[in-house]
Amino acid sequence: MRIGELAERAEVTPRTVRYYESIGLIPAGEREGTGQHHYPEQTILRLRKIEQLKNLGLSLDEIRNVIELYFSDASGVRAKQKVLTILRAHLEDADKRLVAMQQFRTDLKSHIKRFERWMAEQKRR
Amino acid sequence: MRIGELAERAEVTPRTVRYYESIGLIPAGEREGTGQHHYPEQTILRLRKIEQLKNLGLSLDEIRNVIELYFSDASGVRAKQKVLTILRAHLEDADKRLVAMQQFRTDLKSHIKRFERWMAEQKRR
DNA sequence: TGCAAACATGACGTAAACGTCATGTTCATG
DNA sequence: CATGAACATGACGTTTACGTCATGTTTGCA
Repeated sequence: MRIGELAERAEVTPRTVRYYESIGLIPAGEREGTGQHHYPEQTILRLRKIEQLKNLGLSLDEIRNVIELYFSDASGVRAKQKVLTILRAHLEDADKRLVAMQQFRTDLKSHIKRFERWMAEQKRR
Repeated sequence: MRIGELAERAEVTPRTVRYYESIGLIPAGEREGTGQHHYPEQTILRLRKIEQLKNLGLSLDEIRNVIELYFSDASGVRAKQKVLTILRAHLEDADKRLVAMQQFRTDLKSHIKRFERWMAEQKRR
């Protein structure tokens, strides 16, 4: 698969693919002598996972620190232990974000209710 | 209150205050002839609310579109109705973010468990 | 009144995440 | 084999959210 198809199927631009490649977010496609890059199917999944993590508010830099966990079969206890540490940290982070989110949601709802009551008041007159 | 105190009490830099003022995120402090700006207490709350919204992933541009809702006593049904519409949209948005967050959390946990089981396996040998 | 600390304003700098040319090569189709 | 579409690479541009300097004015205190 060349860069055009990859980009389209992953819903990003070729520029984005090249950029990610340049910063080591995705493995460089094979250059079979001709100069053109060729990518395996898995790269699509990888690009989509990156998108997902971006939507969670992670920077590309942060993503680079965890993306491997999703695609590498880390062998060796050492590696797995490192992975575990990182995952746990991210879980903690996610939990904090969740709490903030939920607080925001609650605030929003109370604001909405306040307004709705006010509107109802007016109507009754 | 001058800019130094305001910045300190809101835990931002004076630069940030001036920047927000320049893009209309906070009302410009009164310039009583001398050239210096003076801000009311409320501006502190406003800066803190901005921080909160930023932490939820809103851009300053998006924040500008909603910050008034927290501090203006929108009078008139029209205004309140507009406010309501915006608030509801943001609630929907927050809900989506929440779902994505929770999914991410779930994924993380299953990843962690997988690793933990693997580690336990190794130990038993 | 002297003077350091605080303030105002303008300009330039910065990091992230690409977009947008420009130029040259490779692919694939009539 | 001609030629338009796709690709490669490099360089410069862009937006966001400020940081950092430089220069000049104001405050507040000894």
